[in-house]
Amino acid sequence: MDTKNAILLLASLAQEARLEIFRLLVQAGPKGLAAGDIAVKLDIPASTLSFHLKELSRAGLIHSEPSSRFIYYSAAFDVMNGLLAFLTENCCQGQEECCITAGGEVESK
Amino acid sequence: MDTKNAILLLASLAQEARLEIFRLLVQAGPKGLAAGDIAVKLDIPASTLSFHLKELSRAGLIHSEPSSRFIYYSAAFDVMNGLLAFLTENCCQGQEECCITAGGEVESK
DNA sequence: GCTATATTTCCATATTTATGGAAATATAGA
DNA sequence: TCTATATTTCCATAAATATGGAAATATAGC
Repeated sequence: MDTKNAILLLASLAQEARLEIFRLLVQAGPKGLAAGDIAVKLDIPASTLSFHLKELSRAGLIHSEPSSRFIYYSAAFDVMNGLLAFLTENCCQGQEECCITAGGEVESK
Repeated sequence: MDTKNAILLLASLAQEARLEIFRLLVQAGPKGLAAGDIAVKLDIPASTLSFHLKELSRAGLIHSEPSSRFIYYSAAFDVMNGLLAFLTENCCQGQEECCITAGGEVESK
């Protein structure tokens, strides 16, 4: 992961429709969802959805897998992990506990 | 953290100068760096740097603290943690280990 | 080959954003 | 107050991007 690639990923996620699509796919797990299911769940017109799916694919944040007449899209978990690692790299030079920890649970409300 | 706020943060980071500034501040730790130091380290013209620092501040990703004639900027670690938690929220519905884990270390080479 | 369904391409418009020099502003110290 | 240094504001230009309807394309099943 380098700066250029990280920017591509961040820019892809910095858009309402795409962020919602990606989060939906993260929650859907490895099997992913068909394009049409995403369109229904998020109420996005087909052409607009297609545009955003292509953007996410171009960035490498999602994978697509044809199956019958459907195309299943799924989150690229490894790529996302790479981005998070890049963003938190060498945080505080490893000397403090203030740090960014993406495994962060929010339990105390 | 909601979608709108996450987009604001992601869009702020999705720009070369700003991503480099933010990563520099993450690595600098809580004390941060003066604007001039950032300008020198990243070789960014003062007016351009000022614009990007304002964008990062507007998003809430960095804090500023005047001290003498300098203004120290530091990363908002808590805000960043919130963003990472939002992006990984309910990953795979909590049922799988494929998941996104931002604490990811890269030790094998 | 025909039909229905799924997805993508085309297109024009509207909006947002990055850049850096010059000038303005602010603060410290003497 | 005067000077030097630090940072911000102003400004015009250039570039990238989101939108969704209509049409095109692809695939399955008969």
